[in-house]
Amino acid sequence: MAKQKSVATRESILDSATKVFAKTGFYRAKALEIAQKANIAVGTIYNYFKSKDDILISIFSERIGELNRSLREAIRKTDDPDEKLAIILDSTISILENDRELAEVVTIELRQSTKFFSSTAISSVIELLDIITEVVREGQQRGAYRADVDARVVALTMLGILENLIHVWVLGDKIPEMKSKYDISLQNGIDAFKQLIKDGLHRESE
Amino acid sequence: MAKQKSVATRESILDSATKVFAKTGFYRAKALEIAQKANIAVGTIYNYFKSKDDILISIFSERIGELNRSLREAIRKTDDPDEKLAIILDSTISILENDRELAEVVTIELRQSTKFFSSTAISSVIELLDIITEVVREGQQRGAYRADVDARVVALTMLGILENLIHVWVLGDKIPEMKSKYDISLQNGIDAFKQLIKDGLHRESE
Amino acid sequence: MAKQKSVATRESILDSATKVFAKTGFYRAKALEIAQKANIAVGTIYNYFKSKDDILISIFSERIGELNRSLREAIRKTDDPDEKLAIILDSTISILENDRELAEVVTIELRQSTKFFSSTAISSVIELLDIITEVVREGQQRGAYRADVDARVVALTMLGILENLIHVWVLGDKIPEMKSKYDISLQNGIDAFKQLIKDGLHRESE
Amino acid sequence: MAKQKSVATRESILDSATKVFAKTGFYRAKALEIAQKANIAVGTIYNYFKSKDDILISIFSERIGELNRSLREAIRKTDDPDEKLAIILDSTISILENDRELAEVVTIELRQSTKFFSSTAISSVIELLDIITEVVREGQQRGAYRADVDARVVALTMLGILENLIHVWVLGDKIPEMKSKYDISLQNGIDAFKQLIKDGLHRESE
DNA sequence: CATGAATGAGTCTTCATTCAT
DNA sequence: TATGAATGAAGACTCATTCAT
Repeated sequence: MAKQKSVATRESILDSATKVFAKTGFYRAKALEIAQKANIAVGTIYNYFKSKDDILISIFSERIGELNRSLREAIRKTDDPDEKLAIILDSTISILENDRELAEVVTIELRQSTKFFSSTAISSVIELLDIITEVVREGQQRGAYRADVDARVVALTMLGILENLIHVWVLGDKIPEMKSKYDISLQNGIDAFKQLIKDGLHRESE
Repeated sequence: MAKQKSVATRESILDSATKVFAKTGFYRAKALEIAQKANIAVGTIYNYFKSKDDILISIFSERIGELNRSLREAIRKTDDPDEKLAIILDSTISILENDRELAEVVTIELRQSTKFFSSTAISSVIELLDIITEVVREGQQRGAYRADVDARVVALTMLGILENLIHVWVLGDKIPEMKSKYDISLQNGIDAFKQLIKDGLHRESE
Repeated sequence: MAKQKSVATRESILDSATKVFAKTGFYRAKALEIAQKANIAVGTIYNYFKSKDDILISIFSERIGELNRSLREAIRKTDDPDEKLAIILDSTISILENDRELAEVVTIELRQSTKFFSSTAISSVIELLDIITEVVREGQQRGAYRADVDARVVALTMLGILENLIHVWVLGDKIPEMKSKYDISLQNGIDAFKQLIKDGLHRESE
Repeated sequence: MAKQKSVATRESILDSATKVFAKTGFYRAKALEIAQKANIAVGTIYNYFKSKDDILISIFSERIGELNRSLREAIRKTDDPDEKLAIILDSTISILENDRELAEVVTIELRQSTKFFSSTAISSVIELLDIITEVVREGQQRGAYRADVDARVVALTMLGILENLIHVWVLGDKIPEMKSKYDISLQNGIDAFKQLIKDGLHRESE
């Protein structure tokens, strides 16, 4: 039996591509550089992916897909909507905090991509939105959260703020002026976020 | 006279480029198409701009610069921080609501661009941040807003949410799944935003 | 006014391409070599032709188109079908005898091409067939030629033989074994061909 | 046994390649597709053939070689040159009529190939020419055929016409315009051919 | 200033072939 | 011998930019 198309190779291409996309942006990224960083020949990339586009899409759908799976798993451990939201928040931040390059690609390249690879690239994001929406809706049904707002709007807003938080964190390193004036620790952001949930979402706040 | 004609050409290039960037994204945008849409020859573009990059940077700095100027002008009319923030919010939304293509370019291309044209493209954004920060700081000094949060953090968060709001609105048209499930009117978003300021920022909310 | 896309450049690309196609065959022909032989940059080719395919198709349709036009013009000078056929024969041979590279491309590449560029590449060939068919049909109506054969079959056969004649002539140079054993002058071929018409086509031969 | 298995594999590669070459043309044919159609792995091809070129050459030399052998065998059964020529004609037509894909490859790819694989690919064709030449020469020596024409020229012409006949038949399916206007049955062609021999070659026709 | 033809560097992708298993 | 993953050379084509008119 001959060698199997290896999962390890596939992963190393995705990792390498994430780094290169983060460094140069998708359009400036060269297939050759991705291959070199992955210690393979250029042609090998095309045994695993149809095109450069396909690599980017795969990064989105697989990485965010993994996040979704781990989130679904993790929020099962509690029934408290607040705790669920905290888990979602903390897990997401923690994953991206430990993979800054992925954070960059997700916050910077994903927007561009929705323009062209829309449905494929976006479906895992929509799934993430669904997860959050569900939690909010549960909270509303339990009477914990105010019911006068659309759960989907809340979810969308939360994800937007979360994404923005990560984007600013990512930007810190890149824009000196940003860093000097507006460098905000992720922790600050998370706290503000939780405060927001508390202040803006809870029933008692009315 | 000769100069005025030039200004008009320059503007028509910026307008045309905004449309093309919105439609295809910056990297896929072709100089030829920009020229055609502006009813000029390709070469003419290069009498007004150094490069394609330069066009994009100019769109950012000039359009956002105009916004900044009009915001500074408008917020002078009142002393109330709440009103000032409302003016900032409404003006920004109103401008982009009437120029969807600019809205697209600002929410979708700007992020990518910060990676490469950082200081130039970002400086007008920073100026906008400064404007908001100043208003928040004033509110804090007047005792209207809670002083226990960093005004810059508040400004950054507000701009982030605002940008997110516009992005979602822009996305609506592009992603059917997004639209069907998560289409949120700009008005809804603005209201939520104002509520957020009220709930989360005001001293009384504690 | 700026330079016009020049007809001369277009022609020189077609000429250069004909040479390169003749030398290496269509598939091995390199855009760069075509450009160099035409003293232009590679990119310039693509200002005149959509693709390499397009160049080949253009060679066929334009060169054969020119032949068709000159044939139609020439056969108008006489009413005698025999003379008309002789004109067609002599003109075609004469043109290709003076442009061996075109002869090669027409006899060697045209077949392959019909597989992929069918209708476009073949339409000028069909027009040539139509011209011959018409002459034969006239001959039949005048009672000069036997009427018991389909004029189209005769035309097709004649063109086939003509093409074969030229192909063998072209082959002569390329295949030593062919040349040593089977090298046949074009003149011999033409004579045999005319004899064929006389023997096989004329009414009197029955 | 091991050897027989190999011969079968070799044959199945040749058959599969013939199909793929007929469908896509030699240059567009992919080794992978040939392998898949033959139910083997790509690498296996290279245990039987040196290269893709080698496969094509082998198709020519082996298939035409087989034809030659069977022709030599068949024409031994009679002494009449007319009958011999008829046998050659009928056998060739019959073989290719039953293997349209081989007919396509022979009429379409062979020309291209002579450009690069000349001696190898062409030698079996030359052998076929020799067979025909010999028959014609015999006819001339027996006084059956006119002696004032070069037997080699006659052979070459006959083969050319035969090839043309098959090519037109093959084209019929591919070019709608061709079919509608010029579709000629092989039988018609053969009859015309035999008539040609009779009219143009026989001594009595003078 | 306007024009648009010419330029040619730059890169993705293909695919015949190899070779370790 | 069979396998099929890996290889990497090769080349068509694009398009921002230039510059002669």
